Amino acid sequence: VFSLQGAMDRDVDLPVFCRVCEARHGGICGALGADQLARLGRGIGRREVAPGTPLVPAHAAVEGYAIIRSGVVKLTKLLSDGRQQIVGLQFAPDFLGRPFSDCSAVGAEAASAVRLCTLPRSTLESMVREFPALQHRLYRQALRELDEARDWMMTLGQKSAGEKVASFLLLLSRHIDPLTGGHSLRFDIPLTRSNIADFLGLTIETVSRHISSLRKLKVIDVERNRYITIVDLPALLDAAGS
Amino acid sequence: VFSLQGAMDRDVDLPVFCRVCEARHGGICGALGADQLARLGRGIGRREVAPGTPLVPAHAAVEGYAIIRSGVVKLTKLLSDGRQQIVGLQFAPDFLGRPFSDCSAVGAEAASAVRLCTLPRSTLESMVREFPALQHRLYRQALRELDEARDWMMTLGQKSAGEKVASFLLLLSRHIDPLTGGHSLRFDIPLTRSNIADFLGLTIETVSRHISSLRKLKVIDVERNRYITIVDLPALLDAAGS
DNA sequence: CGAACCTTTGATGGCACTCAATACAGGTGG
DNA sequence: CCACCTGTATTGAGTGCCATCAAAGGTTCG
Repeated sequence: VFSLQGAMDRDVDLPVFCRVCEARHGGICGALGADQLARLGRGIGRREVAPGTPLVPAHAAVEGYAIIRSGVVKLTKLLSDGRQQIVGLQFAPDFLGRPFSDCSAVGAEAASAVRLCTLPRSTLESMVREFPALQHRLYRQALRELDEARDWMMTLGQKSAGEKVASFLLLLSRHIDPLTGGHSLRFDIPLTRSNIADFLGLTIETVSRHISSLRKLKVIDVERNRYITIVDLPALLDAAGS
Repeated sequence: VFSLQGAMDRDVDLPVFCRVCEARHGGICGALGADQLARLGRGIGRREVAPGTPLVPAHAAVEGYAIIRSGVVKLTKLLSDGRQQIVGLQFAPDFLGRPFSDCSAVGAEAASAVRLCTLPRSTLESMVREFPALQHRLYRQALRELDEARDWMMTLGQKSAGEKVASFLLLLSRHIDPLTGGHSLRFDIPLTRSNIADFLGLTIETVSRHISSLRKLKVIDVERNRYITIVDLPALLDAAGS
């Protein structure tokens, strides 16, 4: 009771939008106290962008950073001949951007509608220098992203097309909030088939074929090409090859 | 002249083996002053292991960390049915291990003969807490590994077998010291064909075929299956698909 | 309703995998 | 030093999976 009371007292000093923020206690914001958040809050901007909006062009100068409040952001790499690979998906409350580097190695684009808190480069970098706990959170997120990238390397390098598609559906089910009123394993795919293909290193036709196959086997259910229900989770886990 | 003199004075206090260490100024050690290195040095051990030696079993409890002084270490992930993917290669003076986690998500194994400095978990973690510059170096390495992992995801997901093999040779040429007395683009492959195949998501036969093909096209030269000379770098760059 | 876009389904072909056999390198013992 | 042996690498033939090309079916806008 005591500590809860204390926490509530301190929260009175928070910026208004932090108090109602979905990501208040997760991500890097969770490392900060009320006064630090208040300081961070002075430089902050809030954006809401439509699907497809480019957020960070690849190899562009780093202008600022952002924290994802809701939605899905895809990180992309482009080959000179136009081939594209999606190298990561980021969800709330992930930190977006590349600290301590003058240019980003990947491009970032809103996959769904995305709400962001943006902050200028100078604000973040000075606070990182001042508060080691903030850098610690950034480090932890980088390590987590590294684990995810390596997991996906396993999928890209070793798995068959069917296993890739199943792995992708499981990945989404772990990150996307289930749709309200529905089954807990029912969610909205935030990516087009083309995005999925770029993520899996397949073609849209192959992705479509394997999704259809899973549907026919009653492992998943698909409504209007976007709303997925996992009907038989054990079978899907099996299809993903663990 | 002044600063050089100063640096030499301070270096007198270094642990003996740090003074002659190839990695003294790179990696995380470069962030530390003489007295900090001396303290780190008290807990340190030096190992020299043969190719194939397991260094960190996957999913094992984290016992300690290491710094690579020379050689190549491969990071591996295993699928339940035995398929293996090499998710990263590490070279001197990389830091090896997974801070702030109870178990490593990947296995590590010496690919060539490897010389290491090992340090216990407690030493590193207490020093990280004390010296933010140390954590900063660790963070930078994690970001660099993340960039490399994402580069490789592009290769695994989008490139053809021939492009993968060429990309791999270029990757090695950037990291392996050239053999003494030879052409500057001549080096010793520290991996077997089986390792290369696991890294590229191919079979050993396919790897072998494409290496032979590059040899017949006079793009590279191969002696005794291990010693590679890049004869025509522009052609190799072209074969890698940028 | 109609148009544009995305997705699904079908037919075909090529690249990489599989299986199999040979060639080579390094190490050991005669 | 050479014959032998083991593990690794190369080369060949055949198959299968996924990409490609093509067309039809759905979905979501104005």
